[in-house]
Amino acid sequence: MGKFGKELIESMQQAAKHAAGKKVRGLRVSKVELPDVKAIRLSLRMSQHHFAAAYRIPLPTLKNWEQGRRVPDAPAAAYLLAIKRRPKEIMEAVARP
Amino acid sequence: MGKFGKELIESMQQAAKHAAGKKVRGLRVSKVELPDVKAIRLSLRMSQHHFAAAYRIPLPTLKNWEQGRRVPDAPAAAYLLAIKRRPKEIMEAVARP
DNA sequence: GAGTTATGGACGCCAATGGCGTATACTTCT
DNA sequence: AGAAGTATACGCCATTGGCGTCCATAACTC
Repeated sequence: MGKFGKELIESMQQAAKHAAGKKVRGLRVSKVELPDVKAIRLSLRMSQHHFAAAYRIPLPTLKNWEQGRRVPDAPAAAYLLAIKRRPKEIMEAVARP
Repeated sequence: MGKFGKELIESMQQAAKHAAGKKVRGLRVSKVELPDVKAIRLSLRMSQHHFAAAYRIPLPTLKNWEQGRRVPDAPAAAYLLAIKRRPKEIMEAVARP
């Protein structure tokens, strides 16, 4: 299997894990179904470095999200949703002059 | 003076305060010049409630930003920058189906 | 092979934020 | 007068952002 397929599978597994963890105990029940960052990035065929730079997300933060160590908060989730749906427009909108 | 003008002035003062506080001591030197949330919202002539709902930002979080109690982190700042430059597209992108 | 570069996974640490709540005040309505 | 809408102000605490470092793997170049 190619490395690309492998990555996609891992991404799926991660997404499933997220869907499962509903944060029953805490107060945090995400209203925005949080998008799979890695899937979005791979669909754009960008490296973590490039993706982070293009959308002005600190690289360590992006890594944390993709590794499942941190969960994007509500504003970040909304941002990612916007990126997912209109990648180009957003990239242009936040591009450095 | 109309209330609208007054709000704009306050918004300006707040922006100036932000520009001044460079966070010399801390580690946090924002790379994205953080946009003035209130100015953006008022330019769209939306209430805090509507703005928060439209862009999927929790209302208390929006309030914290506008009151200067909290500063949007990097991903949020990028999101706000995108909203500032392409308000309509972003609103449609994150709209609930 | 050895070295270099790019990529990304894993983990520790700390201050700052998010998210929720309540209370107060000021308009603008009915 | 009361109700509804808007906005400021503040407390609390778990969680996150942002930084750092180390390590592993490819894909080059010398």
